[in-house]
Order: sequence, then structure tokens, then C-alpha cells
Amino acid sequence: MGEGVGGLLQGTLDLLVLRVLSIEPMHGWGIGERIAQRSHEVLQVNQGSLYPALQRLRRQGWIRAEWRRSEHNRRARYYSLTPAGERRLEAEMGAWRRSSRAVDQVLGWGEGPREVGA
Amino acid sequence: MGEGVGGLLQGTLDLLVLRVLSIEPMHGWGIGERIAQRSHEVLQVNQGSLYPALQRLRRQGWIRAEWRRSEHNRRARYYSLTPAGERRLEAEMGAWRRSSRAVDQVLGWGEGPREVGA
DNA sequence: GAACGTTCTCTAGACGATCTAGAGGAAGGG
DNA sequence: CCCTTCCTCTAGATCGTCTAGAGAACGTTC
Repeated sequence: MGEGVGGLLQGTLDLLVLRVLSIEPMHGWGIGERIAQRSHEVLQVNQGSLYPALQRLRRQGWIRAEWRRSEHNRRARYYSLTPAGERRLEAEMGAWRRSSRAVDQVLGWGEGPREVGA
Repeated sequence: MGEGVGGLLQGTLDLLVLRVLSIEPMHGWGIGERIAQRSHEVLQVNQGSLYPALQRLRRQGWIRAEWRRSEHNRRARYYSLTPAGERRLEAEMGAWRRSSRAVDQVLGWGEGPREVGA
């Protein structure tokens, strides 16, 4: 049950991570869990994808990292969005909405706007 | 204007191609045009992605090919779905629906089912 | 205090789809 | 004859993801 991010949807991982971090700073392990929870276990992020993604995001200045102790008293790296990251998230959410709607259109699933909050 | 399939959405090309072919047999060039049309030019398939994809689909027995003359009297390879391809399309449409909805959920865009035809 | 499960980070190398950047051919119109 | 449109196809590079690990530190159990 559940699929990796890479079957369909490759390239969406950055968006997912950015969105999770926009709610609350979180460490890598936690990010994976949040994505699974919020998607009702449909999306599974494996660690071999997640950590490289975090490095990528950091290298591009969209997130910053800070060592802290987790709620389980473990050494953990907490990531949070930078201002550039917030802008990036906006852009990626827009791109996702446009693209996924376009796919729906090709599939024949309605022309109308999806019922999503503005 | 318009983006390649590979930004977000990598892995969706097979689905798109299969769906277009389920409506009507078509040649490679035409498939790309149909996808662009139906998505209002949002999705652009470039040929360096399309032809390898067609070979992949054929190798897996989901589509079959036949040389014919196009409506412009050009030599063209028409592709159509095999029975296995129809089943594959069903499966991929289901996977797309589940995954894209899951992404929406992570983004915080509603829990409810999307308004798509059953 | 040894063993163990859990939490947490990280990496090397393989894999595979897409993109870049072309080549090439054949029909039709000017 | 030249040029545009239609149409097919490929080699090589790029890049994100997956496989398959290693490793460390905390808390609990025996």
C-alpha cells in the first residue's frame, strides 16, 4: 500500500517538502512522516530521495537548517523556509495546479476549475 | 508558455499517450498535438521524449503500430491500444487520481473527492 | 550492562525517463 | 527548384529517484 513519489509525479517532492516546511519547521524524518500522514499513506517518501532533496533545496537557498534536539531527545536537523523558499513554494503550487489540471483535461475529466481554495 | 512534461509530472507521459490513443488511433506527431490542444497548450511534449515513450509502450505490449498514410498524405506510423493497453490505461488513470489527490491533500487543498466523472 | 527497537542522518552507485540537439525524408506550394 | 510543413528517429547528457546499505545516540527490557 502506498507508492513512492517517483512512479508518476517525479519532480513533485520539492513541492511537498516546501509545503510541509511552510506549516512548521521540521527535521527530515518528520517531513517524510508528515507527507505520509497528510496523504493518508498514499505518498511514501523514501530516505534515499528525501535527504538528497533537502540538500538540493538548501543549496538553492530555499530552506535553511539548524541542529536541535527532537521531541524524542534525538539530535536532529530542523529545516525551515527562507523568504526565497516561500516565493518558490507559491510558484510551485501554481505550477502544480496548472499542470495537474491540464492532465485532468487530457484525461477528459472536466474543464471546470477544481474546487480548491483560492 | 507551456512546460515540458518533465518538470513536475515526470512519469505521466505514458498515461497521456495511452489516453489519447484510447480515443482514436494516431501517429506520433498527432499525439503530441492532441495533448497540447486538450491541455490548452499547457502540456508540451517534445519529440525526444515522445518517440522513446512510444517504443517503450510498444515493447511492453500496450500499443501496436501500423504504417499508413496520414490525412496530409504523409508516411506515418499509427498507434493504437491493445487490450493489455486498455487495462493499463485503467490502472494508470486510477493511480493518477489517487496520487494527484494525495498531493492536493498534502498541499492542504481539500479532503473531499474531486469532481470528476466516475 | 548488554541487547534491542526506535529515531534520525547520510551516501554511493545504479537506474531510467526526459531533454538537447540534432539528422533526414517526403509531399505540396510558390 | 526552393521552402515550408509534416513526420520519424537517435545519441548523449542530465538529473531526480531508488536500492541498499552504514552508523550513531537514546530509552527500555532483561
